[in-house]
Amino acid sequence: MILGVRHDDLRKRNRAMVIAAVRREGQPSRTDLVSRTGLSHSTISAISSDLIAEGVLRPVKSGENEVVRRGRPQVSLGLEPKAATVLTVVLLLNTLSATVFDYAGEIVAQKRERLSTLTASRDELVGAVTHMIEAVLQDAGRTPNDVMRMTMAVQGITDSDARAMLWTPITPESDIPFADILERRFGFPVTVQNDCNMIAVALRARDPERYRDNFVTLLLSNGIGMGLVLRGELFTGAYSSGGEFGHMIHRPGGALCRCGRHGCIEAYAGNYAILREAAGRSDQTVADADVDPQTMLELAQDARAADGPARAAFTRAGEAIGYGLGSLFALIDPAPVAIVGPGTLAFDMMEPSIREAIGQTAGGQHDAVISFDLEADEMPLILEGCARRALEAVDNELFAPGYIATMQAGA
Amino acid sequence: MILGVRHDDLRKRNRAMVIAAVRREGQPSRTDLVSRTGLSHSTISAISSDLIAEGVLRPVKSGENEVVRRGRPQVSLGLEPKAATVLTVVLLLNTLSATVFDYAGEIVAQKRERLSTLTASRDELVGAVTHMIEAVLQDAGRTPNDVMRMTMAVQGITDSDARAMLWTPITPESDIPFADILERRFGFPVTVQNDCNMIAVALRARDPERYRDNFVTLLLSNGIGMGLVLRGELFTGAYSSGGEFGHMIHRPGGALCRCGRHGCIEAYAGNYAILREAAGRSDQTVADADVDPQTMLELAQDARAADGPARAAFTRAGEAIGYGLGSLFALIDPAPVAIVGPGTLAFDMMEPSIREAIGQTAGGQHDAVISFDLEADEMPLILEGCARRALEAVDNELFAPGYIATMQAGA
DNA sequence: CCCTTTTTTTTCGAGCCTCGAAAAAAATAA
DNA sequence: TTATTTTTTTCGAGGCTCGAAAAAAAAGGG
Repeated sequence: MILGVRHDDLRKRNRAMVIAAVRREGQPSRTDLVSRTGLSHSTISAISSDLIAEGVLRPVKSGENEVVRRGRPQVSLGLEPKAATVLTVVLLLNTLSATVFDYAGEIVAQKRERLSTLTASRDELVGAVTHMIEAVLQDAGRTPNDVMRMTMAVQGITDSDARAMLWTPITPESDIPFADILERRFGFPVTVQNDCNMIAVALRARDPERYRDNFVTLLLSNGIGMGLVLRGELFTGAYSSGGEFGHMIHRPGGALCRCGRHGCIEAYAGNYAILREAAGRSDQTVADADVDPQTMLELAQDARAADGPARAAFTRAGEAIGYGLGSLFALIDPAPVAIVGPGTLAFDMMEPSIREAIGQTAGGQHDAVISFDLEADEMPLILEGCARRALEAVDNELFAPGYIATMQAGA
Repeated sequence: MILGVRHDDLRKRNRAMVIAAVRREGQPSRTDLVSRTGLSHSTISAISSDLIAEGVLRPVKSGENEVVRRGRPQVSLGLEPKAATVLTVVLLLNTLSATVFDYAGEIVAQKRERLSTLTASRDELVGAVTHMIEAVLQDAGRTPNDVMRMTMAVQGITDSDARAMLWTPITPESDIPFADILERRFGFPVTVQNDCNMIAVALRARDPERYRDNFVTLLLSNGIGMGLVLRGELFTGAYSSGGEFGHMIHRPGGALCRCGRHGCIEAYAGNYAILREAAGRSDQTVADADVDPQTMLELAQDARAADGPARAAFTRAGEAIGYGLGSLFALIDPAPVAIVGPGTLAFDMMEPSIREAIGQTAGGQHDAVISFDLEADEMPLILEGCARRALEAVDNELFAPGYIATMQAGA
């Protein structure tokens, strides 16, 4: 059904727009909002006084870098921290963390713990998450009733409705419906998101100049994750979180991948694959479930020092990534790439062969657009992306019900 | 800038919605429109009487399959044919055609001619298009002033703004800015679109049940073209028409492609590649610019008859397509595939190895969703897609100015 | 043949929403 | 203290959609 636009949708959309602008801009004045949204002074005035009355926004004291000018001074509007509480949980290999944020996006409380995800049972995983949520809420002095939304990021594949973790390299368990489980347990709405997608959300928020309409984030670790933003929207598949870059085929029938198939990009460029190759093991050897970062650092040192098996392994990895990006760019046209995660520490050993390989593909055409930004620590990005995602969902669902903004797939 | 919604946008959007519903449904009554759009009777009544007064819609006599019921009979609304005239031009290898459509989408006049595109100069190509437009307009009894929009489909890559043909296999010429040239010459707005994208638009219109949110169209011919619809929107790249499936890399450093690079899918699955392989030529041989359909039919016969080089060539082609689809599905999740063009005639020789290859990839998971529909003749689909695209642009720009509907990238 | 029933379509007043213009507010400059 | 400048609010006008009621146009029934 092609839905018509009702009259009251108008207010909802414009309210959502105002809230979104305040979240993006920081502390804009009403006048800033007028130029930002194109709405009239009257409308902005009406909407913002409503939002202040409802406790969503609040007038804030002008900052220090205020230019002293003639005329009535602008009153900046900020998000009211007390308006809502959101929760994020990040579940990665051997690491679990939970963070409570206020509505303005400031951290209220945070907890982090080591957890042997590879050996933990299904119930232990769920139990650990549940306990951590209870603990961090207690630290924050909040109850589950205060939480308006939770976003959970996991390594691996999630479903397109953001309800479950379908498959993950961090445990042999699969199809864990975290959203259902946690919603039943705590009562607040939960979404489950892919970690790389959250990185993309965070990068877009951090540097909108650079990461706006089209860009790629690659998470180089034991596996290869991807987050993809196309036309300003986070890309997800029809059934899953999508964007399984690491499992595009680099060489049909080639090296054995962790997923059991052969020739995936990951089977050449994942940490386990680089290690396997550098150590002279057959590329049909079963993958290590985890590779110590220290080992990878030493491997990178070896590669930098001399032209031996380590350097060859990184070159081969770069080749796989490069051809993969080339094929991706053949589909979507070249775009900026952000490289995130431990793999950045050895990226200098891969970049030449990556560029070489891209040059061999149709994606090598708009060479100038292809650039690589490095960010070693993925954790802060994942956290930021989760928080943003949760807060934007609250913005829309709660304070502008009925209107669904962009970047909200599976929210 | 995040644009707020102005008050008058409301009417524009709802007008656009009504027009779109009429175009999609055929001849809906006002009551149908109410349930289709979710708007109230009053609003539909107001909008449709406006549109009738403006000569965009018209009440039509009820069709034969009208159920005789008690009560005031429904009055069907149809598009007023005289409301606008649009023009489509399709430029393929050695073929040029132009068609005039009325606003209701009926063909008013059509012309088609053989043209040696491979040997024609740039000026000759442009001249041929110009002459054909003049001729078909004369046949239709229209002048350029009557034409509200023209959509041109070309084989090859177009720019993302749909203004120019960037590269094409049908002539050595490249970067021909058809939109600028023709707009200057005739005065009506022109867009230049990729042929496979128009096929996707047409399939979506023809069978919305099957081709709705996510699907792939593959045009198998001398080259391999792709049209991709994701989340209900035609996918295009950031700089070009995108979706260069044929130039994803199947085997790094492999067979020589028409594009000069090595290992592209096309270099295994294009007609020239199949012929080259079947004939026992090296896969580093330069490609034929054109392969006679008859030759391909004979090759397919050979392949069906015995397990020789012809069968091996088709198997190899299917493998390339299969692994390519597998990689694509790793990114976007599996989706229905429509196979269009001459390649369908030998598709039975490729399907087994396509399925076999997909099964080796991450895309092979949701096996059930992957289905292949065949449509040998691409020409009617391209034409239908072009017409639809042009008409929808008229719908929106002219009768609901300011509101840009979906499926309108680069319109 | 006329009146009732049923269904579709139009009309009409109410309630919102945005807009532009004018007024009010709050500061600096002289 | 008064004029000037800039921001913000107020207020009336115009539009849009909605629901309810009225009008229109057919079939059914006695």
